[in-house]
Amino acid sequence: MKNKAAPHITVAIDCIVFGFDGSDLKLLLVKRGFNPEMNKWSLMGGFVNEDESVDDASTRILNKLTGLHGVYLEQLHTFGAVKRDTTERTISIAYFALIDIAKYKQQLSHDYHAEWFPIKNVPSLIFDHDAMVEEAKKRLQYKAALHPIVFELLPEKFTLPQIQSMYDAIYEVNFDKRNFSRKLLSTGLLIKLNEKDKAGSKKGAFYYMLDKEKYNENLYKIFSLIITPDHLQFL
Amino acid sequence: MKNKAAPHITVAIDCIVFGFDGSDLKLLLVKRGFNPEMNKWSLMGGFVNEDESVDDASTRILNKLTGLHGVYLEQLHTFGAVKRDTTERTISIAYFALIDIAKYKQQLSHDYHAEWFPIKNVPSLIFDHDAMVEEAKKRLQYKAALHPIVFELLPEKFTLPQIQSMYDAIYEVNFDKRNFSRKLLSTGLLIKLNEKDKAGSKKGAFYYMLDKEKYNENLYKIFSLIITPDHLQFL
DNA sequence: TCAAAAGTGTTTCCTTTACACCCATGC
DNA sequence: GCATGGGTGTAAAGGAAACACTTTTGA
Repeated sequence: MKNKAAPHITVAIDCIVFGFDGSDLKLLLVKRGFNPEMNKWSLMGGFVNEDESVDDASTRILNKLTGLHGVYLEQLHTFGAVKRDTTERTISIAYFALIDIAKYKQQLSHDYHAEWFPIKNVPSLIFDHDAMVEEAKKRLQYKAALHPIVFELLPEKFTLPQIQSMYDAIYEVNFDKRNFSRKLLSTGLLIKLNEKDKAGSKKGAFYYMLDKEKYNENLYKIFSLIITPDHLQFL
Repeated sequence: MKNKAAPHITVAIDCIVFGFDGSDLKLLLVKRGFNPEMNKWSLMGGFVNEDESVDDASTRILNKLTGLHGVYLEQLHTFGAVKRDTTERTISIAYFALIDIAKYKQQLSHDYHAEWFPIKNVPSLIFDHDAMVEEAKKRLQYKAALHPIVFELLPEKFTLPQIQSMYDAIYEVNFDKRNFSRKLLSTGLLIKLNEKDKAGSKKGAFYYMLDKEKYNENLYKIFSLIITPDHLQFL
């Protein structure tokens, strides 16, 4: 029971920031500007202050890096091995964030030497940050299978090829585009616009946007259509 | 970045302990023996020591309550509101455990005034422990839909009516027993024994046990059979 | 002999999957 | 005019859901 002496421990936050640029899924990393492990890549982090909740701390730290408000941010897991931080006993609460890369204000990143890395090509990170990233990838797969969080990664207008690239990247598969688009459109959640994105091809791909009313009603019923348990990577 | 002063915070563990007795899903609670909130029901908890990982701390605390080793224990979520504990700023890492109630050594509980409560009839708890329980119920639903963790709640030999009661309790539904047993047996994972449990009825229900070899091969492919996304309770 | 729970099959409908060709455009 | 990526339809098989009666046995 809680009647013994209570040790006090340093509590940190680390943020796994996913971004999507229309074709690739990426991870935002910062180059560490101090020792130990100076100049190595790491997740963006910081400490939890005594007068803020851990959720507030994660929001503050993410905002400091990206300058963005209203970013999707979810607690992932708390990493608490005794020697995970080489300097001092620190437990870290990892959060993962989903952002549309286009919204990211590049100038702010310079303070932290931040850089986007394709998820398939991430450098090795300090401490246990590699494990955090692995865990976050798995969580994103699970969560997106049943919840409409993937739209956090997309701009307001997006094309079917774009959204399929995103799913392909998250689940590391290649969906059949015929089956994929049929399923996605069968939700009735997407509105086709009279406008094309000509960046990806000569023919151009029609833009779609979310029907926000239907989206709020139907919500989750939708996403189980796309992903079946076979797509999840198990440990 | 992590170059400012690092505040030190009290870090606690709280355990949500689920048990199954053959017909009901239950929660193990302890009666608080000290102030504040003396004599109210709460989750079993304790502090993280400086020389142990948070996982080790949770195992230690659960063992202190149940006397059991090898219990299924999984980190749930870290609760970090500033005033969640009324005495001192404390963050709590919640873990949930699954145990077969029959294995629980009742005598040990007396130290902590522990008691099993049917999940449908849990008293209100101290601090934010109610929220922890809600979160744990949801997590159990998600996890069990895709992973073979439910057997942690069952004894080695169990009947089909028992395992169905367990699923009914976890998902708060009533599965059709014909469809349920067909699906479950179609996995080929269960071995029918020549022995009946006569406790539940006059006719008696055959015991089954897990085929551990096939279990280790097939693992997860199995569980997606039983639960579809419709069974999950969304927020 | 009755009450109470265990056990078992069939049909219908829907979902999933596999698969291949035409379209529009810029160069 | 050709190369590139965008867009569409169908058929066959498998899985999900709805549904009711018989069996066993203890009291």
